[in-house]
Amino acid sequence: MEKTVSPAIIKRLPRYYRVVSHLFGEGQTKVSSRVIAQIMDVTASQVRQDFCSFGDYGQQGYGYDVKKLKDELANIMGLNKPHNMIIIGAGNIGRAIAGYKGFGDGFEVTAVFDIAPEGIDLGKIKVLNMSELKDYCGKNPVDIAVIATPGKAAAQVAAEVVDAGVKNIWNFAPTELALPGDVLVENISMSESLYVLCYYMNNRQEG
Amino acid sequence: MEKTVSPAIIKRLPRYYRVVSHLFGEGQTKVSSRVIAQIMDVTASQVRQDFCSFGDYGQQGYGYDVKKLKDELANIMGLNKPHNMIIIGAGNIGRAIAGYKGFGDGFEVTAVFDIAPEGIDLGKIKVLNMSELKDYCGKNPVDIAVIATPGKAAAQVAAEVVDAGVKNIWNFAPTELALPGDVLVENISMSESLYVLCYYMNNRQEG
DNA sequence: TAGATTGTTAATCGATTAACAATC
DNA sequence: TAGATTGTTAATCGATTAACAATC
Repeated sequence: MEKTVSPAIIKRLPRYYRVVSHLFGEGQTKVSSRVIAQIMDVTASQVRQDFCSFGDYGQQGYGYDVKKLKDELANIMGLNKPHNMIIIGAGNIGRAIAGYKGFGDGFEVTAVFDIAPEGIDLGKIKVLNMSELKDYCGKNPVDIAVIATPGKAAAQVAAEVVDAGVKNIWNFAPTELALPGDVLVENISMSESLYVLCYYMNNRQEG
Repeated sequence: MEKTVSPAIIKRLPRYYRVVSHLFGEGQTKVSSRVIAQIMDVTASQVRQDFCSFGDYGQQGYGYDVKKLKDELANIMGLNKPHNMIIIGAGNIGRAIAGYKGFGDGFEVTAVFDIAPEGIDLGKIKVLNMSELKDYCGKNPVDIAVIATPGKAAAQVAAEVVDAGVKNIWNFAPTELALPGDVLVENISMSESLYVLCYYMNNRQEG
């Protein structure tokens, strides 16, 4: 039905959502593409193009209704639906994700798995042994598995998670995961981000 | 001297570095653009283009020397130079970054700042009160400040860090920072990454 | 109405891929 | 040498920006 939307646009959606949510929180009721563009340091033309690829959310001569725009953006990304997450790896990063409050209401971490779960207390969140992973996934809905293990373990863990039936992986480990085509993988890498900063630091004023 | 390199290429450098480092660790001595491309799921043409924008690192008919390529990539990003980092915010994320071992030898976290540092123990890393930030930055070299505060505090904290003379910011807070043009900011957002995954989950097989 | 701002087409710009001569 | 693979140009593709008619 709708034509497929380019990856470049998809990557901007969360930023739009954040900015529009902020405006909503401030009590703004309408906003123009020009204002959004200023905040985000992009062109107004791009803002309109991007929104247009999903539908007609604005009103000529007026702008965009902030609440409607926020809701539409949430809808596009599915943020209104509930998402059950499990985390593999109860190290620093795994615990930081488990404790993070900023994802929004729809996201719930239901369990954390580790090879040595003994003595780890994460309050309401169950901490289980890796050996219980497949059984757990068979008995509970798991929308997203977060891989927060060391790089060496990631490939093996990803395979286990896929074997347990999970179709969506959020990968914090610094490894290229080779998985079946029907499994979605989104990588997030602290090192990569830091190295990009380093590049720009070290190549500030060429010549 | 050298023409400026496109942002698209810069973002791929850390992945190249990781893959080539992995091959080096495996004892490989040479590698072709075709093999790198297969591992990373890109085209060999792109790999050669990217490397060529920095110089002639390969040898026709042979390929690339793994050790040389790894060293060149590290050089381009400045990973061989030491980098002193401070972290603002000793919450889950700040502590996870402080404890992360995967950045490489050149990166050292020298201090963590928090509005309530009492009782937080990070081993060798000093945990100081925010009020000591400016004084600390005056007396110690600080290459990178990591912002790991809640979103609400980020803008204020960023201003303080810049005021203290730091020129490079690695921002984990979900906020658009408006800072002077000579300050480099690299954003990394867990929510944005998760939301992109969500989008693809919720728009799997249209039509 | 007059002014403002969207939605959308067309033009520009940049990034990716294909192709192949150079050369090891 | 013959085979392989880079370095690099040219062609294609995709993403961004400019411009303006539509319309509130």
